[in-house]
Amino acid sequence: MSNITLKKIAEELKLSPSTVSRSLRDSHEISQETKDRVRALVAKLDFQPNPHASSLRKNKSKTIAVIIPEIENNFFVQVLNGIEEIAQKNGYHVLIYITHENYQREVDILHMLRSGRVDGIMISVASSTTNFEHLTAYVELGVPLVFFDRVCEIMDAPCVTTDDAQAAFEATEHLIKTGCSKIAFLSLDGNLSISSRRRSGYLEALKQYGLLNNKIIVECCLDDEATRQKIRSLFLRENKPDAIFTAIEKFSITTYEVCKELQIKIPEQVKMISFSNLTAASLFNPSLSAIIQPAYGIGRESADILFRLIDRKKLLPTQKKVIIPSHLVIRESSPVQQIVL
Amino acid sequence: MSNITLKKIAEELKLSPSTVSRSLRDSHEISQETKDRVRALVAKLDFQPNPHASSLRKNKSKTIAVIIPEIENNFFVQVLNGIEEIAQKNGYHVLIYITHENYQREVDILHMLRSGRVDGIMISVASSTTNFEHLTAYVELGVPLVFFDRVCEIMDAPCVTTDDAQAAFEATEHLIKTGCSKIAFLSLDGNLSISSRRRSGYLEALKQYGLLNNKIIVECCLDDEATRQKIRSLFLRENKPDAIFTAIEKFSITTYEVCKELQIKIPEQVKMISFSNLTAASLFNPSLSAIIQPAYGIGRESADILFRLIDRKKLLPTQKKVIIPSHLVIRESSPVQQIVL
DNA sequence: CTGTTAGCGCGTTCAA
DNA sequence: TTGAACGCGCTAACAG
Repeated sequence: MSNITLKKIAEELKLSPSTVSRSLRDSHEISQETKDRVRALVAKLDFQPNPHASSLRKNKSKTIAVIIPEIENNFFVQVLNGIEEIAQKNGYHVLIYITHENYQREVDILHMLRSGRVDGIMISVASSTTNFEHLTAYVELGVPLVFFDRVCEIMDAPCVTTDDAQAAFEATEHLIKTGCSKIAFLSLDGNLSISSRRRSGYLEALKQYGLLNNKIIVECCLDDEATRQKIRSLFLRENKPDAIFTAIEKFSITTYEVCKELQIKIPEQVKMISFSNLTAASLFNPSLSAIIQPAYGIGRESADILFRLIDRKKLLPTQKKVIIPSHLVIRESSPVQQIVL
Repeated sequence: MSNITLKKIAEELKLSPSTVSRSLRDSHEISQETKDRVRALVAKLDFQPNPHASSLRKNKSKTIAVIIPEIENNFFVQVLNGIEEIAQKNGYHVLIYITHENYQREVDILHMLRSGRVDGIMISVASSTTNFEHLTAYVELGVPLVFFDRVCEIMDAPCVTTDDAQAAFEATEHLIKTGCSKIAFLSLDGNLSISSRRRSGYLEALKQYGLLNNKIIVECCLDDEATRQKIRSLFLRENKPDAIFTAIEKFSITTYEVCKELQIKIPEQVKMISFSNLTAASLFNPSLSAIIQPAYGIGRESADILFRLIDRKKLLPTQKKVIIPSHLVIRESSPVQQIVL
């Protein structure tokens, strides 16, 4: 760390530290000439004010925390990209924390962040999170918090999501229209708002088409091998599904792998559709029909909201609960040519 | 932010702030009884010491910065995952900065980080970076810096990479052995060490097999459309390549797309191999032969080294320049069944 | 074993 | 328009 300080700059220029400080913040009570002198020396010495001293004094860290359940997931990566973009524009720094879907880790992080290390938090909760005390406790402190994607609706904090139920409905409806009647829905276990929204979209479509009795819901966890086993048994059971709708990108990859292993042909024997933000989904064999979530937009929008909160600006009424639509891209895994209805 | 302070805890317990401070740091000069009393109240009040005050005092931020050229790339995501893991184990926080391959942004970030905001930096340089003054200036400050993947070898800082030349050699050799003689190499433009290492591995293989005259090197940039156009013209030219070897994951996706568009069959008309850490590469049509880089390991190893530097521990001689091997996974895009040599 | 004192570097009074 | 003085909250040095 550089050990030039405001004080040294002041001594060098025979000014007081406060004058230098004010010059740097472009205070109107400093003469242009003094400002120029200060700026010249500051530039020459490549001086950067000590952020810890400044944070301590101002009680502002110019830093936000982003808490995500996993990172090897295109969705969260794209969200992060959006957040970083907006943070940078606002002169903010971004701390990243990964919970790995672990509730305890989430609790620990939120606890640790009560120290004033950050000016605000953006979080997508872990799938194992069922209790929200760690979040309410944090919000009660008065520090801004924004939820994205995996939100906690009972809390009084802004949420940015996509229209999960609607998207799931459309995907299911599409499968039904291409002739499927036994559609299995693979969801992440746990009590996530997002899972229940997607599930209800799926169920609603079944209901509208009188297929509710055929519902097949499989709850998978993070353990890849366990998921694989569940998918296998899905194909080996009496009443095989004729379509698979996965709520999580990762599960669609596992499903493809299992189909390969069991020599089940997509889409001939089973159709596939998934929530996925994988750009390469179009290159799969067969290319994967996908619900593409507006991840980048979700990141930007939630960051925007967070900075409004940090700046104590009023939120627009629409910013309390933002819903950005996903869009469905039909590809070979659920070909539209076969529409029979 | 919570406004409980050490001082208040001290008053409450009728102790001095320093005693409380020492108790929290488990100093041996504090009685067990006092420690217990302090800890009880601290737990009860959910007190977290102010990190800015602590950082200011100790001149330590317990934070590192990770600077990467792009985030929508599996390699960097996996590296980041490894880094976060080790950082967390060491009780460190991770700031993330994305340069988007922009040299100026990289300079600005390094300049900003001269303030003491972080205790160390891990960086993979932008492709447009040709001048390293911003990095040397930083290192001269005495703050630890570790390069990973895209390193700057002329600098006196640890580097963690994979065996790019060797991996590129093996991939090229594999293509040659499956009967290819006109192998095009698609690389990222710019002066990256990594690009030249991969290129030299490619060239070395051509040389060993007497194919140097057939070399086809295409330098692509970040602009997706421009890359697409370059790949198209590669296929439309007189002397078409019979294999494509891409140094960057993204280029392989574009190549697949162009092949689809031009109805060129992989592997019948052109074989493909790529540096790629995409788990879904095995699901491509055809599945993509890939050089898989030890991204997670690179992240962990470089973080380990950084923390050794931060703790002023001596590096093992092997830690100055760490090379973790990649491995080649042959799939349908360059089938081994066709080996003719 | 515990307390007192003195800053870390900056920004904000208040005074000139 | 500028300067002096104080304190943000914590920790290290020095006493006791």
